[in-house]
Amino acid sequence: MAKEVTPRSDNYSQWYNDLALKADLAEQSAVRGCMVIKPYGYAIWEKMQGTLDAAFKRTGVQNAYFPLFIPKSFFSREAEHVAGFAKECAVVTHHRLMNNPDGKGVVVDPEAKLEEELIVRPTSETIIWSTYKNWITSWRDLPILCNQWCNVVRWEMRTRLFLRTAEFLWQEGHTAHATAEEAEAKANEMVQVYADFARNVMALPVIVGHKSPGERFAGALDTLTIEAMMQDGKALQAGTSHFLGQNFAKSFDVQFTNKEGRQEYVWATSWGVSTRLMGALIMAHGDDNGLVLPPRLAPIQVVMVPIYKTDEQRNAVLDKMYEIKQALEALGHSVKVDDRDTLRPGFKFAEWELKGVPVRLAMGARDLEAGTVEVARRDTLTKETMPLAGIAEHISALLEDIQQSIYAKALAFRDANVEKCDSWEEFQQKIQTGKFLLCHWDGTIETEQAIKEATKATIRCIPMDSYVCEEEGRDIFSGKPSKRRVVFAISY
RNA sequence: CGGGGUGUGGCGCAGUUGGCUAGCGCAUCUGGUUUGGGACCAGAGGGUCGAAAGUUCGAGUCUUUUCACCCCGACCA
Repeated sequence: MAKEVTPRSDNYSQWYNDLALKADLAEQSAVRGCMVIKPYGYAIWEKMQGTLDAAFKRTGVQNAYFPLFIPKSFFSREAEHVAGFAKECAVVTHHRLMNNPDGKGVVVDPEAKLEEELIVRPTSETIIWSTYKNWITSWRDLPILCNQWCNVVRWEMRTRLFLRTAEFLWQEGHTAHATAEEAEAKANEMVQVYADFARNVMALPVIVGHKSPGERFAGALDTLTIEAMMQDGKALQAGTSHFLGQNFAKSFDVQFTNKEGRQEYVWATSWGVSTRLMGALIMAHGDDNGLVLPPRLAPIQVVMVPIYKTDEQRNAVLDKMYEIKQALEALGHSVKVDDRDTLRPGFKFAEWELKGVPVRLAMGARDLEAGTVEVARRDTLTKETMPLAGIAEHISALLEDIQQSIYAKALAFRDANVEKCDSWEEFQQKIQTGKFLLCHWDGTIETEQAIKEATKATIRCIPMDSYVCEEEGRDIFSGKPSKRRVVFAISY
């Protein structure tokens, strides 16, 4: 494991992939571009789900479920929307198989062709809005605040574990409102929910901001985003929230009678985060020893490794450990005693480090005699020997400290790699070295695209809460006047 | 779809200009010794070399065809 891979080396993607596999999070499936999420990886995802779901519910959102299949015709209603997804859709054309007439295997029964093809959802706006049409007639029916946890399929050309897979898990919220103001407020509220989650639970510093027109969601009037910096300096879009205006309401003819008795189209939002967050977690905090989990997201917060020579010692150590476990559980922590007796302690240390467990306790005959325990923290890889008295409270505080430290470290890294840039020459060079560059932009999609073609860098966002810089200046590329700086970066 | 690469036990690889019984590391199984940072020793099991056809006394190795996967692009809210 002493492999020479620093987070910013050329081998970053190799490091990432190895880590995802070795930490037992996921593996490539036999199906092209798809991924198997293994129990340990899924446990982390479940933690994310649970925390987000509770936050959604606090904002009045309810869960629902809509079909996986969407009739093709639904897609043709919103022109911009279909243009954004048409190239990556899986299409169901038949509904039956038959034995191959030549006796080998099975073939698609040509008789079973569907009259109208079904699209496997790449996102659910269309099916949800065709459903909302039936739910909404009066202003009294609004707002509708639904979320669904589901899978979606996007037939991407190139895939990477968690970051871009052909099928992925996510949540998509879809709301309908009587006024534009209310919908915009909702889109804002939800991006804030994401930002809070990223910062406080994932220990991931994110920049909240608006997407530029060129990066906006297909069919949206405004897209809000949380953008995170990975350890190679590239940007990762970790979540988005869209103000859809009346586009979908008009396409699917969803009108309501307002208080004045007039017909009006409803206003919409949609917002989502996906298993891509797992990728963000790996790339933001992982090191050469493996995953580093923030305590609030760790399925196991504390692991205990007994050290012994004889059965007698083993029993004595384990007894003590179960005692500590109970005390920690009483404080609300999740604890695992690694009592596997076929593996040596050193192996277990390495394994739990790989899996990112925040705190490890080791205890052997020496400790038993002295009334101590060895406490190791994953984020700094430091160890110290502590007295057993008051250990549970100490660990509890330590977990909180680790949570804060991981965030602080990621924040310091990001701040060190965000710079203002006013020279196009400098921009072209610096952007390739893994920086977020704060630059003036003239606001046109033409300039945005020209920069993208020249450097692959995109406008990650027009920041709202950090790195906000409202000042007069000249566009980095075109030289035209600009009123503010935006964030440019190479992204995943 | 363009450029490059790889297919050999579960995983990772070696296999010279064709040559005899296809090898190594990891993993697995058995026995023993170990256990405070990924244990050691001894033994065992497991592959017909991506697939098909061809050349040859003889093919993992040469030829042709084909399939699959990976990387770089194109693509990607």
